[in-house]
Amino acid sequence: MDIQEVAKRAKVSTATVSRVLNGSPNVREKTSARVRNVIAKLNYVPNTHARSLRVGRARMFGLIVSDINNPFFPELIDAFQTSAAEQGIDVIFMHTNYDPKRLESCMRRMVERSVDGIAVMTSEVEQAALQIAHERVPLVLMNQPAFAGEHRNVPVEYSTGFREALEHLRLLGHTNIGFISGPSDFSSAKRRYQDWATAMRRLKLSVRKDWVVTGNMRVDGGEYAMRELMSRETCPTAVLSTNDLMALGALQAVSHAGLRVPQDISIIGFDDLPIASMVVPQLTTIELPRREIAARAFSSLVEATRGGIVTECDIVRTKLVVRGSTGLVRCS
Amino acid sequence: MDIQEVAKRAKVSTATVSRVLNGSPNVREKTSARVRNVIAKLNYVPNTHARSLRVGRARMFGLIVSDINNPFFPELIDAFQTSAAEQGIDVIFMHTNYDPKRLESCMRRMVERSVDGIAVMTSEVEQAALQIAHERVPLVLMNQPAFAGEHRNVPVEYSTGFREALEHLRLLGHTNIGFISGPSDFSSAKRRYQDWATAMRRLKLSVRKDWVVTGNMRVDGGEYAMRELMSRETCPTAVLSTNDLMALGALQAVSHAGLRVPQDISIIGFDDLPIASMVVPQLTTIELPRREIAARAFSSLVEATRGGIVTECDIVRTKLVVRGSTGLVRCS
DNA sequence: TTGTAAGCGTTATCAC
DNA sequence: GTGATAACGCTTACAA
Repeated sequence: MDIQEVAKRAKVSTATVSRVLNGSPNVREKTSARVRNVIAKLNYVPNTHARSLRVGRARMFGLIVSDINNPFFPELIDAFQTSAAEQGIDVIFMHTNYDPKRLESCMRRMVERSVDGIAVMTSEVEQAALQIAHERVPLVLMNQPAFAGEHRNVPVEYSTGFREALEHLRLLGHTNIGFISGPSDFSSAKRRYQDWATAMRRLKLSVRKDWVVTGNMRVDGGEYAMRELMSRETCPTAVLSTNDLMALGALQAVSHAGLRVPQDISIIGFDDLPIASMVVPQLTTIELPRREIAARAFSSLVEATRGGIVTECDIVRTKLVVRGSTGLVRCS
Repeated sequence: MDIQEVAKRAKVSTATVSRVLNGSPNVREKTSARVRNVIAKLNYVPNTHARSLRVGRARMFGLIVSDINNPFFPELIDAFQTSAAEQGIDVIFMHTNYDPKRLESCMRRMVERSVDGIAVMTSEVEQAALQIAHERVPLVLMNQPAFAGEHRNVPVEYSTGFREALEHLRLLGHTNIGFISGPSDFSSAKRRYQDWATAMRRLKLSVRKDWVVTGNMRVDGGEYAMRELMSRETCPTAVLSTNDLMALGALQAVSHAGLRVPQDISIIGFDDLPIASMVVPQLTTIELPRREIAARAFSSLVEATRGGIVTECDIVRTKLVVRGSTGLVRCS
């Protein structure tokens, strides 16, 4: 069932069929109708490979994330795909499982499919892995200011969220505030810690080293970190976490210790994952607008395919979402 | 940078370059090395569209799910992609958002990309939407016995899980057992209800109509349903839910009512989503092995591309996972 | 072991 | 408005 077959049956040339397919105005309505009829009758579907080969563009974008099992990413993927679908662009999606080696092979496979652009929405990015795309396909990164100028980037700021969180806690009477940090070789985790510490100092709150514990970014890491914090001679009355997953672990640790959130300890997460509002108590957290990031990344790529120069997107801002895991400091 | 360029620089024909690219044994090692050298130097990447156009296969599968935001699906996608990647097959993935219309358009777009097979892992499937694939591309469905014979299918049984769950509850002393069902026009929800009811009767437990409440399959639906159950003159001491999301809602409802799980009410979910073990108390639930489903679906498609006939996969079994949301019935 | 050349199904250019 | 035809980049008989 190729275009020739359609042409023959409609008694026109393949060129005309192609024109109908692509909505060219230079076809008499009557001819067009006849062709569309045949197409419907034959249940004809054009071959995208032939099309892509000919026109040089695939109407397809690549999307690479760190880990689809991490609830941070599904919304990002969804939003990206939704934007793409609106423009008739398909998305081929892969994940690296946090492995830079895999990022490189993902990139290669996407270049082979000659995608028109690649969104690299991983938390970590290495220069080498990006090499393959060079001069071949536009790239957009998430929150990787280090590559500004070379590639497109969707910048994200954390400070607003932290400031709002700390002001919220102070209003509730908290001054002893701890932090569950992430591995320091994890650039986004590192930045979150720094921005938290900066926000603390701005509000004249003291950053105590023994109230900062590092976790592995997963639930069990948060549980471990919270246990550590609770074992200190004096325990903070409120704890912020680098991400929601560890905040959930913290919730568990508090519960296992026979204490209650927020009555005994207040906890604030980061990301605003869908689960944040599914647990008891619902998690107060700092929202990282993932759908917005995805939409910006997509627009940036579209702009790139139209030949725009590399520009920085508008910065994406974080903000506090108050739920049930924060409360008045306990009188002591 | 096409194959001609490589051929010219390596002083061979395009045929030889192609042979090297595809690992043909009929190339002298020395020639092959020279070609590989040039390929590396030019950073040459073959064009998959041209290749697919020529050979008629794309080394690409389609994967369609209901809703990537539903935590049921990410693992399914991951497992499917992992299997595919091992064989050098890319996956183009879409989701229908539970809309049969969208299923049809997803199918169409995948046929246009001439994928070699499509896995339709949605909870609902309509005949019409599948039409487009007919005679064009092999299909595998998830848990859709209605299409047996026509398309491949990965069958899933629920009864083992329900039997184990009810035996578990009975051992804890529960005989007053309620159920949070899903919309009855949702075929999998309907089957879960029926299989639960059957399991109840087998164990001589009575199915009370006023202890069965329908929810919308989301968290808020479970919360609503649980509130309803708690408002009955006598409330069941244990409740099973059609899925984990509604079980989480039930957890919230119990908590808001000032009662505790499992001391006052035991709750059992269905699916074993990753979140099931992230909440407090951790959710006792019936595991639906999603990775296994994905792996079977993938193998089935591979078999199909090799020209196998339509066969039924082995049945995938459910089983109980005991965690913290079930406990001894309260003495009354 | 290597080269030549046809053709996969489109679209775009140029005629008419 | 419509038709003929040459690419697009690759694989694969078939020839050498």
